[in-house]
Amino acid sequence: MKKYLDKLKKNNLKITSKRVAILELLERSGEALSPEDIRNELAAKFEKVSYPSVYKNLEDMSRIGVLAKIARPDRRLYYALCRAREDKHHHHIICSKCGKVGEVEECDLFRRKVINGYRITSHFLQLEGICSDCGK
Amino acid sequence: MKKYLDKLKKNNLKITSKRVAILELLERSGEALSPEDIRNELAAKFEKVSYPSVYKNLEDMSRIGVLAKIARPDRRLYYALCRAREDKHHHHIICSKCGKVGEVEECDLFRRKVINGYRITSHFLQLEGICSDCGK
DNA sequence: CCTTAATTAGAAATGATTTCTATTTATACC
DNA sequence: GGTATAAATAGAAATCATTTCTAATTAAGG
Ligand SMILES: [Mn+2]
Ligand SMILES: [Mn+2]
Ligand SMILES: [Zn+2]
Ligand SMILES: [Zn+2]
Repeated sequence: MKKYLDKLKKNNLKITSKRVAILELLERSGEALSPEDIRNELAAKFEKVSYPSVYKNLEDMSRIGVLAKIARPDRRLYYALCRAREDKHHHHIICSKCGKVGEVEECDLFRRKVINGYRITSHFLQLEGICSDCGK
Repeated sequence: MKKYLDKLKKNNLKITSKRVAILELLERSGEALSPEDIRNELAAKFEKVSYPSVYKNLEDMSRIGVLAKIARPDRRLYYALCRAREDKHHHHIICSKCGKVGEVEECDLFRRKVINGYRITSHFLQLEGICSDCGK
């Protein structure tokens, strides 16, 4: 947890009770959650939680790399805690049964400069599968 | 073009004037277009074009692999003609300047069965870059 | 303790996408 | 070519996740 809070500070994001609660929730659950999921969970802990601030917090924290944006077939927003070493290129896999998110370091694309005549500026890889718990 | 129409038939999608026009437009342009882009273009050719049928056609034709769904940062829907051999695993790259879409066959992930304990069921890779024309 | 800018809640707006229904059309079969 | 059938379509309306706006609150640094 300290690791994440330090990163907030380093990026001039204040340590607010809402942000801490979001990080704790995502750490505890291990799953990718929607803004709505998160607001509902926080509603149990706080008297008031607004959607705009949940949305903004999730967006801000994913922008600085503390959270990862997870793409799902319903095209809604999902966020998970990003647990990998920040300097190691990686992507994420989500379990389609339970939503648990794992880190995937098997990607060499960041080495490639040009593919099919295009100079690559970015790439996004999202995997889906069945985690070891759900696969038993 | 015949290749695409055959694939429609094979999948029990009727050859309608709107579908042919969408395919011709995407083939001519080479870019990923939004449903709105496409409706606007078709509006010049047909007296009436409804959004629901544009949306449904794009979705149906991408479901059978004639079109490719392209992910962009604005999270809206975009579609492009899929030009690769249908039996060859591949992904797509879009030029962030002009929107032109290219086929990318450099992906070995379909060989991997398990990563980080997850049994992989699907993966989505979307690249972005600068095409050879725009890079001059 | 003060100052200041960031954060937040609440209410309202937004707009891309979907749903619904009646009409039209492509296609298979005779 | 004519007919039957299911698919495709237009139009209007609804949906609803996300964003915008504004005034009040709060974290952090001096
Ligand atoms: Mn990560
Ligand atoms: Mn393709
Ligand atoms: Zn990568
Ligand atoms: Zn692949």
